[in-house]
Amino acid sequence: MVSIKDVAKEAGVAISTVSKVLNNYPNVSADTKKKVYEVVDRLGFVPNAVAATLSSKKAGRVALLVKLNIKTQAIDEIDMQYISGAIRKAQELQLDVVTIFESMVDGMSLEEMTNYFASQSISGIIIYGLTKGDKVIHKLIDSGRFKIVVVDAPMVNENTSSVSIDHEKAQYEVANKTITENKCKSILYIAGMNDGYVTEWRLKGMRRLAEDKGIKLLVKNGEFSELKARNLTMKYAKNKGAVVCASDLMAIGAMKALIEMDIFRPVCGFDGIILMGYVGKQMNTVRQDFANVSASAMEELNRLFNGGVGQQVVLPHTLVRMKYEDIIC
Amino acid sequence: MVSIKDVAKEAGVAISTVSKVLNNYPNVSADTKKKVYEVVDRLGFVPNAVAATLSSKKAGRVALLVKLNIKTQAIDEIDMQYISGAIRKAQELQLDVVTIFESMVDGMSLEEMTNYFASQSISGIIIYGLTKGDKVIHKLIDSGRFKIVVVDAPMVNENTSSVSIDHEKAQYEVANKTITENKCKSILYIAGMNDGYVTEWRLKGMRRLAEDKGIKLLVKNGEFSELKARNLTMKYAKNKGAVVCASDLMAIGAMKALIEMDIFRPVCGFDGIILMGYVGKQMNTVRQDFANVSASAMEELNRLFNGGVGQQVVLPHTLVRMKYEDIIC
DNA sequence: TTGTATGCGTTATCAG
DNA sequence: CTGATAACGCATACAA
Repeated sequence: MVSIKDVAKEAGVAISTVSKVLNNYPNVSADTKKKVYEVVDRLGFVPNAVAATLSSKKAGRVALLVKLNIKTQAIDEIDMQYISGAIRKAQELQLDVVTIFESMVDGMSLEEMTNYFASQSISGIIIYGLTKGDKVIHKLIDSGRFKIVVVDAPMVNENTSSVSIDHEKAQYEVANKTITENKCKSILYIAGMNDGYVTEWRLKGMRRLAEDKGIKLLVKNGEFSELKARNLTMKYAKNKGAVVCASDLMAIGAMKALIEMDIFRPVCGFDGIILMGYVGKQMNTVRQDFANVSASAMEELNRLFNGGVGQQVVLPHTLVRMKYEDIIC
Repeated sequence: MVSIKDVAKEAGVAISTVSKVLNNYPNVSADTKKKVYEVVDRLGFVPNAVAATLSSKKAGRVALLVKLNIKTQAIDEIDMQYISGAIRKAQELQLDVVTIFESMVDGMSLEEMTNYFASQSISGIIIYGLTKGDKVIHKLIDSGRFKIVVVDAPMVNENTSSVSIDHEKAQYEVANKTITENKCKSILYIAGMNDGYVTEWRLKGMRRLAEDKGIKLLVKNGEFSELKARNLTMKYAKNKGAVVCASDLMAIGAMKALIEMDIFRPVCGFDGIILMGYVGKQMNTVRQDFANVSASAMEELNRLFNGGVGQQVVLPHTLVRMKYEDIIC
């Protein structure tokens, strides 16, 4: 392997000089800069990232903490986009990334988890899908030991930023569009998990809509389960004007139930997953660009690395109707 | 961070002794072993993986080379299972993993790619979905510079193993089951990409079936595209007894086309993706356990690391009918 | 069986 | 502006 030492020797300068050139240190003459770059090019030298993170005290390695939903595999689509969006941006920013599934750190104490991340030279973490029940992870955030960006959760402090779309507004809009188009007077709202932050925000949007428009709102907890949504629809949809779901998967479950019941009710979902296009009927939904959300999270983490202080980042969303013709290719 | 030095001091032994205990070296007294482990536990020490790979010359870091299909996002399901299966097993085997999307190394020369991997201290690579057109990657395999496991490709040499199900047999079986159940005399076979190894194997299975059963076989190239499969079905399915597709996605496209044409033909797919359950009609398909395939690949790579020589590993598959009731949850 | 010393490829701190 | 040199945390050949 061609190392920095080879480059130094070849260019006739010291190792430290090469390092300075490569890391854009201020005090290097244009002359030596050019000389070094020329050799770097010629030898095809690529700095060893492992050695760099070991040596450097400045941040670099990022962990993606993903909650892999083992049961509902259709949701993979979202995680995959999170991961690929983050990795792409990380490469652009020259950050090293490791993917960690939550099951790997499950049951660890705060200390164990801290050591686990530290042992991998991880200095920044992006957390996807945090729920209120994740006690240890909350402690990890509070500890301030790592720079952290949470996606779809409200934590913000010195070392922690939050990135997400405006769920409340999005839920309001998609439901409003749906009931307006269909002139509905009442809604069955199938919400997500109780301890999810997005659940709370989306529910708030629904309540605001109900108040604004003076319509009756029945809220049931579907736990993001397609089956639960199906059953709730069977039980409660009959005398409601529309079924609004807090996720696409639940919307699909609701839709299939309605078809079986042989009644029509407008249904809308949330997320804009591709799967929506396969179920045969069109639905309104909120489209989040997951890859972009994740890329923004990485950018935000990089900002924290560079001394920035935690903040809340709100990303745009769009309303769409998913249909088969749009997604086939 | 608690380091090996802290453990050594606390246990009253030398750093090297701690290292030996942790790495299961033979010549350590049971007494010091226990002493060290006790301290390790108490301090919650986790060895720094970065320092370890830098120091050690023996292999450790593994790259997952994933071809992310940007257009057909439903396929994410497969990649996600590949990734999670590999990462899980890697943790079990104490291997560090980095995920690399093919787009990141696209256009690199052999030398650049070698340097790229080397710069990350990568010594082993698992390659998913290699096609004949990936010239540089083929050279990388031939170079012998890295231990490599290819999933669904036939390369085997000193440092390279191959892992996959028996695609030929699987294709034979699923098609045979389908035509037997429906007493078909002719088949429209929609194959995959021309330069894919699996395409070749599956096609071979079909040809053998056609010969064995004396049925007419029309082969068309669907390029794993749902849309292509749809169009081919519209054009050629009418006077064929069945439509056999080399992927589930194409099977879905074919099925939707048939419904639009308002004719019935049995359709079968390949892969057993969850999406199959959502399209409304049941189909025969081959179920591969992608996570398991990937885990096996990781195991195989570990074997190569430990001095094993490359070999071909064939994993089992099953025939299934995917229906909505089975996948909803 | 245990400890010492050196190196892995960088970065960072000081002298010069 | 440039160059020695000491870390970073661990593995390992070698000495004791």
